[in-house]
Amino acid sequence: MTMPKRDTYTPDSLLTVAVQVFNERGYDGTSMEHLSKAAGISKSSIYHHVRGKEELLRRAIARALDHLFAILDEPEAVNGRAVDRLEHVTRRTAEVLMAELPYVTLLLRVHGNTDTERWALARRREFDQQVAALLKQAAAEGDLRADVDVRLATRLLFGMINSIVEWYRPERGTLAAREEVAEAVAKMAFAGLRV
Amino acid sequence: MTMPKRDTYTPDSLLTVAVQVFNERGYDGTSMEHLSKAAGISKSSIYHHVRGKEELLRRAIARALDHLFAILDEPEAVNGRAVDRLEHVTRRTAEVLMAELPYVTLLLRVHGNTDTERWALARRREFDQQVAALLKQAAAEGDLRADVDVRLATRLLFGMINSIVEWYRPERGTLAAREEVAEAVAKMAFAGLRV
DNA sequence: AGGGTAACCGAACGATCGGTCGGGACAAGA
DNA sequence: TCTTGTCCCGACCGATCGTTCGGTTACCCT
Repeated sequence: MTMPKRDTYTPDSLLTVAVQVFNERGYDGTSMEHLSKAAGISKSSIYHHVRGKEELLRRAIARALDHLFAILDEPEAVNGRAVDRLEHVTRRTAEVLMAELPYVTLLLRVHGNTDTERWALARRREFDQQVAALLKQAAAEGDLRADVDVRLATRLLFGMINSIVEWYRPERGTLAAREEVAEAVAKMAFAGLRV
Repeated sequence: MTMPKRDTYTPDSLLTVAVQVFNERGYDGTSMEHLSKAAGISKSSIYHHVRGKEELLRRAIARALDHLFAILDEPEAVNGRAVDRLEHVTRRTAEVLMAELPYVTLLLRVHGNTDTERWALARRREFDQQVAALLKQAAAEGDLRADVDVRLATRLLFGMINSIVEWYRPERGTLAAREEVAEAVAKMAFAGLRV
């Protein structure tokens, strides 16, 4: 353990506060004044720790993306039948989404108004396409029901997973609770998708 | 038919433009300047047709909510077994979501920063709860699989439906295309949910 | 022809936006 | 004790925000 000494802000601890406010009010709806109130320091002090509002967004989004892409490198996502790899990615994506909730929420709500936001959208598309490829392969291997279009199924699957950010609140956010939700997601999705 | 004479703006035709820009840039990320450029009239002219930015949001959200609540009054949503009524509501919600895409999209992205937005959130919760009640009844009647929590299933179902706004684009938006997507949604959801 | 009004405009309003600036308080190292 | 650097502040910047205002068209009705 390294943490509990600080009573002053670090870029990361400030990010924790900022991301929370961003999610409550929306990024565009959040002013530096809002952030300063929430952090308990003056507006100008924020600039001692980070370059500005957009850097906070960039840091948050980068963190979310790092966690998501790491899933695709896990052994269970690389080895085995495509359908099993897909189910693993589904479950793990749901888990990461809950573990990194505020960061992923921010990522999922980006509009593309600035360079940072467009970069976020591009990286998200990358991730989606890699999962879509997995789903396509699973379909080609005959492990998915044939009467649902692959692209449509991909989108609905992600829709279901990503919607977790709309209601999941990690109040008593134990690992077990997250695994339970991820299990339900995988069950509902694949009981409908599997042959 | 009454319409096709106007080459000037009405509150409704202006709303069409505004809602599109709101969805591209986000409501908070859209300035009246943006709207005036998109509408091709000056910023001040907008105030000739509507009271202001927030009225545009209120009109858009009201339209979305009207269409959604109308579903619950349809005969197929009132009569019959709960599970069948639920499937009807699911299918119709998906259809309405596509038919009224920009308006519903706006509704689903509200944050609660103003009175108008908080009103929107409250009405949304009403709708969700009515559907949740339907799902609960279907479960009580033994028509839904028992190994998925009812509240969780409701949320995932809505998550799947609502995620349509993230990717559906009504370019060749015929009624048939919409029915096809709604059919896929219902199939995926209920092939996983039904006993 | 003339009066009324719907539709529009440029200019400007006070407020707030994200960000800058110079400096004060305080602790550590010399 | 005197620096040095971290952390923070109030005051302020130009730009942009949503909105208002006074006025100019252009068309309809008589």
